[in-house]
Amino acid sequence: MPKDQTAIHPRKRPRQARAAATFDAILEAAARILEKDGFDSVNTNAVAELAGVSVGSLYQYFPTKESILAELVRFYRNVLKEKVESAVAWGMDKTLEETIDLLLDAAVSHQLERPELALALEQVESILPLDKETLALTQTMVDNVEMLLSAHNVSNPGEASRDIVALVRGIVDAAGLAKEVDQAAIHRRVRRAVFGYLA
Amino acid sequence: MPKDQTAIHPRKRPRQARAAATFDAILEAAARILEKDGFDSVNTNAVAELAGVSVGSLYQYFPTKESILAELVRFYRNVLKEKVESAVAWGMDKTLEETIDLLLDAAVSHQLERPELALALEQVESILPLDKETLALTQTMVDNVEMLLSAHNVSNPGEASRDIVALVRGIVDAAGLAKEVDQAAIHRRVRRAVFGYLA
Amino acid sequence: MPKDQTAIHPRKRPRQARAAATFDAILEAAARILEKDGFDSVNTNAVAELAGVSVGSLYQYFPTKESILAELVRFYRNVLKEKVESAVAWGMDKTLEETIDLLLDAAVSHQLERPELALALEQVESILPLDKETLALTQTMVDNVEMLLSAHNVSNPGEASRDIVALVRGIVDAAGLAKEVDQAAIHRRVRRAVFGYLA
Amino acid sequence: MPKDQTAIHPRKRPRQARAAATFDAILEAAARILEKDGFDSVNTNAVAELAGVSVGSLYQYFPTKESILAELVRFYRNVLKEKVESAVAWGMDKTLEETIDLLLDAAVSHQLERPELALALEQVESILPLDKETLALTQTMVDNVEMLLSAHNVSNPGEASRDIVALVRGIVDAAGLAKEVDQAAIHRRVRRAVFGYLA
DNA sequence: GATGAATGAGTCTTCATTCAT
DNA sequence: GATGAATGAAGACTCATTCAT
Repeated sequence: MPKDQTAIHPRKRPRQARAAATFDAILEAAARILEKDGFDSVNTNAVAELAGVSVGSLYQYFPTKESILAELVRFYRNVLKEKVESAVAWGMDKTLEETIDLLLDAAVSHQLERPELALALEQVESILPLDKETLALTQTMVDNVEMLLSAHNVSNPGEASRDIVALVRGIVDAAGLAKEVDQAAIHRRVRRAVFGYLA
Repeated sequence: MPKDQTAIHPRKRPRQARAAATFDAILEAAARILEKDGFDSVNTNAVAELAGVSVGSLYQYFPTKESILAELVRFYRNVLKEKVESAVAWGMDKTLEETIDLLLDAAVSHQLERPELALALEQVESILPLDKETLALTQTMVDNVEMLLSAHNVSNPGEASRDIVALVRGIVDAAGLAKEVDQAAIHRRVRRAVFGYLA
Repeated sequence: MPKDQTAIHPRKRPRQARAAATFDAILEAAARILEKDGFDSVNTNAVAELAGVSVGSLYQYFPTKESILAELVRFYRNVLKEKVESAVAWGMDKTLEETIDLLLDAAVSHQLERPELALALEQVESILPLDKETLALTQTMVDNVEMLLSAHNVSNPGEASRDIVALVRGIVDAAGLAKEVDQAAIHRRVRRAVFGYLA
Repeated sequence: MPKDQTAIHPRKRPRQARAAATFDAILEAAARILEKDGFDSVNTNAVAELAGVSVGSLYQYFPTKESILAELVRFYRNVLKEKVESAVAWGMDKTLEETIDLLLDAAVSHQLERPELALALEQVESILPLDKETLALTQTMVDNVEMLLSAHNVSNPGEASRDIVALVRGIVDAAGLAKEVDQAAIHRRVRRAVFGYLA
């Protein structure tokens, strides 16, 4: 439910090694607090302390609390985006089934790596006033699936891609929430839903 | 991401008409703020003002801020739970297809009635330290679906019911988020996913 | 050097006696700190403490630190404005000399009552982004002098009134700064400057 | 409203050309920020950046933020002081009127050169804990005027010089504040006030 | 019971100053 | 000497909750 224009971008990208370490430490600290205690517990003092830096340093890199969380969203979305893009690129001359399996691997492993964090970041996305670029990362994934479906002559690929992304997310989120860890099992079930939908 | 033991229940259920009106006004005010401005904007002073009562009165009914939101979750969960239960009861001697259509009607119309609120309440559920009873409401829905699937000899009904509830939620949430309003269209797509899964 | 749009008005005017006492206590505390330690020492915690109220209470009445100081400016400007207006009104059928003496009495006694405060408030005026109404209070005084000069056929009353107000302020400020306390002496010297200018 | 004993002097006067350039760049940067955004916006990081040096270098020359502003005050005061002194020296064998005109030229042009800066520096003077030497610069000007008045047998030259300096400042400040730029016009009006006073 | 004034712990953020490289 | 990353004390402001009237 974005509303106003809080600064949402890092103040500066680190150039030197030391600075990069500080930058990363801050992001990782925020991620840890987010997955352990939830959105409301992410406060700049706690993040700085866990990162082992002073608040002052935190504010050298991030102009607002929100910008830290937004950067975290960007970072994790980007990781997934790249997996999805390379899967779709790789799959251009493969069967639809093979490519979808690769995509589902990406989605499931991405969610299961740090399930609490993945869940919490979805919350953050809906709370923060994210900018176009960041929201575009999410859209990119839908777009890639649409490209894939089109290439394989699936009818109404726009609607189908949106629904598939949504249902996969639904099942994978629920699995993460239920603290399931068996990726193969989850994969099998998501697979059933996706291919059922497409059948 | 529940953490500590904040009071999560109303201080007392209203007995008299006037008290009930106040109680409801507070819940509705919280709902309005939640759907309009999001979780972070729900604060007791704002809720009391919008409800047209003093903070003092608000605290007569609700011991903590969390108890207001928790009660809101309970209320909306309950509405859905009752629709689901009656659908399943009614469907005991109908075809699986007919009953599932009824369930999906319930789910879709529930979400689309106040889509912003439905979405926000899901956030609240994941932020608040809800108690067993409240969480049980969610479980009840899964249980009902499982009963239904069992009654129709679907294999592995436990897993299937969880997945179906999850994928329906995934698609319906995404539709709400995308501000779609055509319930019939959404129903058709969710239907495709569910029956595809079951096929 | 006003720049942006900080809130500059009280959140609410007190209605009850207790509230009025709090409101006044806050203004007086701000005034005391201002005259004793200067603009930079006026901070909301210090003001609240000296006023004997909590920061929370302070913020019930004043939305920003600036709004406290702005209200203080308004209050003191208003006092002077009223003295000036009544002097000019009273003087409509008197000689110019008599009326100017009355005005100078007002100006000198106003400045000498709390000289440090008067000086500090002039600083505040130049630092704060005051609104039109507040700035109009200052203008009112020039306007009144202009009316007076016009009524007595002084040539170029607009320029003269501005210059007279400015030179009076210059001398009276300097006297306050030099911790002079003999109002009669100051009056005599300001008188000499004003009548010299008009001669 | 001086309070404590912050270091108020440069760490060292620059001896080499490059150091002098840095020193001046810092002062000029502070002046620019002061006149553009006001006292509260003068912070050491901003000054260093605008001056094109690192904070570290800034602190090589100035031990505290205050010392920068104090030096700025000293610098501009000194410029005026020298004009005043040479005017008075030159005027020793001229008429009072001629000399005063020269003094007023100095005062008016000094103020109108960078009016925002002149005004801001007056604020700084009243905020900063300036030391005796610096305050003495102001006194020097009064003293010079007193010498002049004495030399021309004006009665009570001490009081008169203080009043004249004060009323000139009052009118000239007001003109600067009103963004007037016609130096001749201002000169004419100040002249009227001064000679009126002396008449 | 109802009111709303009062409380103060908790957060965000800035900026003068230091110091390792 | 110069650099700029790091520090942390200080200050503005919010909001859940209490309690005198």
